[in-house]
Amino acid sequence: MAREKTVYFIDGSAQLHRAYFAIRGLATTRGLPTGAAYGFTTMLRKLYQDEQPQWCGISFDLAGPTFRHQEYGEYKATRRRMEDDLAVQLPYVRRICEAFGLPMLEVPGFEADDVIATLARQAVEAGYKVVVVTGDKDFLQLVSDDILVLNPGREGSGATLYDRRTVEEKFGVPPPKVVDVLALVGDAVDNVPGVAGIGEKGARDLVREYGSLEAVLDNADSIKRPAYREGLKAHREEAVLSKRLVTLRTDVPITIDLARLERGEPNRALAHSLFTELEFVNLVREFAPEPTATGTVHELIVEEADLARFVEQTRGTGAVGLSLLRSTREPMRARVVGLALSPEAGRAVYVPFDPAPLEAPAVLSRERAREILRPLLEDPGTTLQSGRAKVDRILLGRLGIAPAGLGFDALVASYLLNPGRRTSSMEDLALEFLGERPKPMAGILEGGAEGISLSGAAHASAQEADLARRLAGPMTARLREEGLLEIFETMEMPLVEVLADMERAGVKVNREILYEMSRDMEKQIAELTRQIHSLAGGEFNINSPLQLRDVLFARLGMRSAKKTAKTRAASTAEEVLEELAAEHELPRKILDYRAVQKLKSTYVDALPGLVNPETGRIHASFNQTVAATGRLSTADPNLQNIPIRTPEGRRIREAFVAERGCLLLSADYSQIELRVLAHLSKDQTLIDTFRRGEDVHDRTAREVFGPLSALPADEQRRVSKMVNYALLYGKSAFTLARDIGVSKTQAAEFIEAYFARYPSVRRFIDDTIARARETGTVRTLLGRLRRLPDLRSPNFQIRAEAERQAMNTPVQGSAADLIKKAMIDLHREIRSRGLRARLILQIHDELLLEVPEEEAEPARELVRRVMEGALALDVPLVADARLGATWAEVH
DNA sequence: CGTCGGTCGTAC
DNA sequence: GACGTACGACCGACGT
Repeated sequence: MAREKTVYFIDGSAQLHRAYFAIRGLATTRGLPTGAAYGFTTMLRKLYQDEQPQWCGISFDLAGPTFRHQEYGEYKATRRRMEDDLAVQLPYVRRICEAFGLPMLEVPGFEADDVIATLARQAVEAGYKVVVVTGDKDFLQLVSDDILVLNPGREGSGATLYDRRTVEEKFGVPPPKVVDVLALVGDAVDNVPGVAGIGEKGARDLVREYGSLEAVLDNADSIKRPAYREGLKAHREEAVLSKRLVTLRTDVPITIDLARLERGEPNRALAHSLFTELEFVNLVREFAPEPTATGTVHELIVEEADLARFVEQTRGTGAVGLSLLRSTREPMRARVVGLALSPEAGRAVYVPFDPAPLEAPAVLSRERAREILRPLLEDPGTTLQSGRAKVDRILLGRLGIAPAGLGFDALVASYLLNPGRRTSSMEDLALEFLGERPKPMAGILEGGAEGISLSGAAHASAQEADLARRLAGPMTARLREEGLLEIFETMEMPLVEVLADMERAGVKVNREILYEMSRDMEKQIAELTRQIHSLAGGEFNINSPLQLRDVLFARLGMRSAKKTAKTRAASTAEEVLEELAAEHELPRKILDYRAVQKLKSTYVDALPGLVNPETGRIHASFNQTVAATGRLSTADPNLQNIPIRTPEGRRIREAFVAERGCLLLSADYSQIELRVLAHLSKDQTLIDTFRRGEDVHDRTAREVFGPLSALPADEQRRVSKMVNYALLYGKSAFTLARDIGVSKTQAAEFIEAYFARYPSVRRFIDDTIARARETGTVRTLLGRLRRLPDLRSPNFQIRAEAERQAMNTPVQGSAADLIKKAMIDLHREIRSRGLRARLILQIHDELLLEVPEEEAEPARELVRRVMEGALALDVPLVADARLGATWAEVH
């Protein structure tokens, strides 16, 4: 088929409708629905790939009545006005066709079907074969030796190609008789009446027996089946009309222009910008420009005089792109291999500090380079534009330079614009904001530059400095458009410095304590393992949920009350084992084993390996661009989940200690999220509670249970506390019931009672979700934004999750804003007072500092004051601060 | 041998 | 099906 000269006609309207119904819920971050456009594009690409058409065209139904409406006023009357969601996508679909170089064939007053039928006839007359691409069965009437119909089929399943034989198989009649069958059956979608009581099978048999619709009608009296006979007599006119409606016209006033139908090359640039707008990420990648070297012109600087001249010329120009190349990933272990500076778009210099020995020209000494660069990098008037400002500050700091103007970090900017995004790289941003695809830098800038050639290093580093320089403009503009520039400039960028200093400071650990704990735990684990294997009647890997499942549920015949979320397998989670512990000794042992194993492997054994040999401290990485709500996270190690709830776990905190002559100072906000909730919801009762300094959980207990409740007071408080927090997370009665050990009905009653006493909280939650649904976004107190496109998902579960995120994010995110503000203020205060106290950790509502003993009391007062004064809310902020020798002591 | 998804568990 | 945000250990399937 493909070898002959074949023209492809695509029934655009049919394919678009199919795509619209096939892909629901897809939308851009701004809420523009894109499912139909996406599905349509996929279909088109697949068609191009599979069929490689030489000639092709597409036809869409135009708005406005056609001759069929004139013949029959009710034509397509049952069709709902085209769904808004689809209508807004039409202009994009037309642009997609344009980008693919696909000519559009349209004639006012005629449907796509007729235009295609007409052109198909003309193409055949001109000696071509024709393939009509459509899922619409009306077209099967055209099928002949020269015209085939291709139904592309869904994703995954194959396409169907109809020729005369397959049409006859499907309809029981040859193609020209298809209209007769369709006329009898009618078409509910287009509101073609047909003959009531006759279905596809009946219609087929009748047409086969009598030869045509007209013959069927003429012989109606002789038809045996009464329903058919009466139907045909009663609806004779409808049947005739139906045939006219379903018969495709081949006399539309249009003349085929085969030259115009010759397929052109897709316009990649057009396609790329269009797909970027529509956020079709994989297609953006596919249609990205070919990799370019970004055109960064770079020169190597190895002479003092050249570097001095460069610094002289660049100082005072206001901004410079910066990229540091380091030897290994961890900034506290890495050496600076070299650095690039970009004074203007498209140009950068690279200063090698440590080139591979063989290639080394005479290189500036590290000390000389540092002294020459210092006036530029420490100039408060020069904005340093970078892609990893925190790492830059750590590395430069270790080198003895205190960069002053770290004012733009492209990845931090990207995070603010889209905090839910998994990750983005400088390469991604170049594509998104500059429309370029830079040469992959293969991660060498994230460390591991060991063994990279001088020219490779220079290229990558220069390119990145140039990208940072050029991204600053468009990204800042986007931040401004989205109302995010202020939080970028006054919070996130200043915070970079604070985090860099915290990371550089690190925290001291007492390895001896950990080693001792490890030995103890080793013994416990050995003993538990022995007992478990004996109870199980054989050895197995206790760490494997798979093997454990087999032992518990197959070998020992227990029943799991829960299935795992993804695979629906029997769960061996704590909750399940806790229940099973009542009926068998083994589950309790497993729980004990897991508790010890978890502490040992995750903390006790892992922490010593993370101690930096040079500083003797642990320098966790603080990540500013991960958590979708605006919180920070820490990694290598994660210091935000060091155990505290069990006594065994708390012992681990004894290993976190202060430097000799210093104390640890821990300050934490009291009920920060509930205070934020009080402020955001303006609930008078809640505000009142905090203003009077009452215990919020006690108050809730009184309000919700009333004085007559039978439960003991402390139990009421416990339940109230859980209900308070449950609300923040959008917890259901189901999970609340499970957690506090009451019936689902009772849990629902608690929630009801809660809302009755705190009506503004309910209003706040409802309003937040309603507004989020409209805008597709939620914001925190300081305007941080989170996009939640899933709020429009047709999938209930996905939508419900997005709604919980919508109510939780303003609270969690505002609390994050508050403590970030406190950190920045505190850092500034400490510096301006010349104190030696330093921030070393942040755990969401807690700050940990290391302070010289003589500063202890003033530092404690300062921290408390700064944290409580971070922002003025409708309720007071309260922070408690404690001093001690270890982290366990201060908590 | 590395990658990645699944499960589980720790924190706020 | 049912609680928001993280990180990470371990297992086991899968691909090189």
